[in-house]
Amino acid sequence: MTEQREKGFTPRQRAVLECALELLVAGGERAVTTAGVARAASCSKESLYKWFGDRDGLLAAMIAYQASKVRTFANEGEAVDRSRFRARLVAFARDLLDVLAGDVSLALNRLAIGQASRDENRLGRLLVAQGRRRIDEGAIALLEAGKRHGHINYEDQEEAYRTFYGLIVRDLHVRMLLGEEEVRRPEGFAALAERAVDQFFALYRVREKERADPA
Amino acid sequence: MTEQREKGFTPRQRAVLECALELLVAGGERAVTTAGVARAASCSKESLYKWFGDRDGLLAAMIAYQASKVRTFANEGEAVDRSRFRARLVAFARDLLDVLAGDVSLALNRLAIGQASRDENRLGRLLVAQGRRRIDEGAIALLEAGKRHGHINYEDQEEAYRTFYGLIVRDLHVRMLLGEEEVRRPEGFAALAERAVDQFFALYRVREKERADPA
DNA sequence: CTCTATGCGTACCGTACGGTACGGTTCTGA
DNA sequence: TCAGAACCGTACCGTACGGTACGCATAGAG
Repeated sequence: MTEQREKGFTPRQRAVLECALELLVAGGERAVTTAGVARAASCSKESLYKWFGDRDGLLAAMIAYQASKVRTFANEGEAVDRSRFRARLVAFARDLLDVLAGDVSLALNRLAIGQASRDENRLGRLLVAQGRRRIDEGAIALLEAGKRHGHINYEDQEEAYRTFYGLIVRDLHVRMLLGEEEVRRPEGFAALAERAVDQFFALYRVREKERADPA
Repeated sequence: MTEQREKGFTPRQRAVLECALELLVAGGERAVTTAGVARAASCSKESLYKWFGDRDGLLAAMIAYQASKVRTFANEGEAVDRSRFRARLVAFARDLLDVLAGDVSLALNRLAIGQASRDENRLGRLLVAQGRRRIDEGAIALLEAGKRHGHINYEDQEEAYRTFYGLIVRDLHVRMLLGEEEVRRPEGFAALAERAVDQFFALYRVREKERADPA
């Protein structure tokens, strides 16, 4: 009992959750049956119910466990140099695309989206809170540093970040969620990241003089 | 039999599919049971199986039916005037957000995403083919007209459109799919559309002289 | 060695759902 | 008026799955 709340999950539980995630990736939500997880993980259904309460608890635990594995998006050190700051942005964009295109990420997002109409949206909120939040915070801190050093400029922090996100991801995430395999090409993500950062700089570069927008 | 393939669906079938869509919107995929649809639509299960083959056929028919209701994204007439072209872009952006935020659209996207690991992705491909394609085509034609009249400039048509899409939608679609109600505010969509179009013009405006990008 | 806790494996139960069959009713066309 | 098709309502079947109970093995504590 002590180590369950300290470190989140027992080693045995982590192994079981790992098996459950494999099943989810392989076959979607319908493949995650209590009997199936028990068989794959060589544990008893009784243990599953003891540890996670019920099937929904198991699904929630899978999300929490996966989130606990992802370490915070790297953001060590300040990027005073402009080219170095740009490299940071590109790295963030590439990491973001890699994460979103990952098997487990896609499977968990599909799971939460599929459950959106049930349980007052517990899984969706959990996924956003545990997964997206820390990505957002890392990126916003990065942008803030860039502004502080005069590399970019913006009024609304959140607004600038959302724009950056949109330039990077566009409709790729939804299309990947819908199963378009053609769009999951990690080898092309570097180019996408470069382009997105270029466009972001074009929109948020520092302007010596405010000048009227040609509209 | 004649009118089934001509107009897609019989009036009776359309009524049944309407009921099925209501169930889907209200309770998600799990709420669309053959017995439930039959009861809600006052038809027999036997008719359902006769018309749609099996449950998957019913789900596919729901997507096809909904797509058949949406008329092609308006694109009548050329927009020679610049301000008129801009208004067109804003209107497209607002329409896009409205569509994506619609109850039925969200429910169908959740359905297709939830089924992404099954049936070799039939529903997902159907949804993209029937729903997204005509939106994309309308927008691309619009951009092309804008380029022809010298309002914007780009090399890669598809690339420009995807950027426009990203500036409009950002991560709103996924967050709506995940059930974040706070983000479904049609009253704010007009402002989002305006901003996105401004940013799009900033990125793709015609430049009298090519000038080196400050990077 | 014994007692107890943990957990595995299996069997079991109730329900829900996909799919089928059948009787009865309405509508259509000759 | 009659034949046949379409269709509704209901009952039925088999299976799959969530959840529970029980028997047995193992391991650590006293």
